Amino acid sequence: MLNKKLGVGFVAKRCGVNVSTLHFYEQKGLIYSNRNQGNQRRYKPDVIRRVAIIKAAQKLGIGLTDIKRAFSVLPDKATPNKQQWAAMSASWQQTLNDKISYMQRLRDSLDRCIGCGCLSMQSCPIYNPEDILASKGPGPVILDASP
Amino acid sequence: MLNKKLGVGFVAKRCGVNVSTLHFYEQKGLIYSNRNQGNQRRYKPDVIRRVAIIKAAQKLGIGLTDIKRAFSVLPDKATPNKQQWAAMSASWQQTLNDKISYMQRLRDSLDRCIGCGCLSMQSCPIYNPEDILASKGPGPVILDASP
DNA sequence: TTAATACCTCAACCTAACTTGAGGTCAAGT
DNA sequence: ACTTGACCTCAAGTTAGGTTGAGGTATTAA
Repeated sequence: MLNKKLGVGFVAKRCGVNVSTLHFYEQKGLIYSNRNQGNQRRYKPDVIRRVAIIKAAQKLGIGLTDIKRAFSVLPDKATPNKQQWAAMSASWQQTLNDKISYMQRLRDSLDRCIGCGCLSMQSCPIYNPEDILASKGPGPVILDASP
Repeated sequence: MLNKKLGVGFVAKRCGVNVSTLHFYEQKGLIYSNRNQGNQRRYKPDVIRRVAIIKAAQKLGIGLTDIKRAFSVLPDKATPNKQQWAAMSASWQQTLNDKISYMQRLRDSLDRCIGCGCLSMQSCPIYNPEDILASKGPGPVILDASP
């Protein structure tokens, strides 16, 4: 039963993406397929996890090239085993934690900065940036606390 | 001293973006400028906060059109006051909280799904999706827990 | 067996968010 | 006065991530 169809239409529907998207991902080297006698794609089940992970990673703002890099720890032609998935997952965990704390910082900065009364334009570094310019040189801005 | 230069080059450097980006944002209606006698842009200081907020919002995956919508509560020609910034900020707070909890769910799902041993391919919904298909119909996938 | 789907490839098109370049003006230092 | 660097506009180019369409082949249900 593992060798059910897993044709491109089935996988697309199952993953909530278009057929053209699967073609596209394959062309980008993010997923792969075998072909049947009539040259139609037949996928191994792990493609579904790959697509799920691609879609999740994209919501974190991770681009396809980075996703591909992360996938590179997985075997190309065989279905990954548990250790291999776990290894890959570990790097996302780190990214996720970073993103989460970035957003928490951002939330707090927004609070502080909007609430601080600095619209008096007397002491806020946003309105009086010279100190910052002097000390840190030109560059990114106060809310931009991290990658 | 508030009426220092605030020319396009200064603001660009201060915000860590290119001059062309400021032109672009102005053309999209996200920021505005006055012109001096020689037709050169002169900004009010609040442009710096606007750009900072644009850049922060983009990290949340928010597009420029949505950012523009959020900015629409601010006065077009005058410098926003504290209440106006705070009103705008409130909507970001909600989005931020949503994003944060999405990521936390995602982190947990990843844990659970990679760690669950379902690569035995016996019981994992990813590998045996028929039940899901039957009960929920085709569509998005297990890791995709929310917007 | 035949009609309706489902697939195939390849090239072109699309939106978002910018960047680059050409051709010309403005402002600041010497 | 003059040169250098900052600005100006407008059009075209770029990257990411897909989507659409044309022209043709496979599979499947009746």
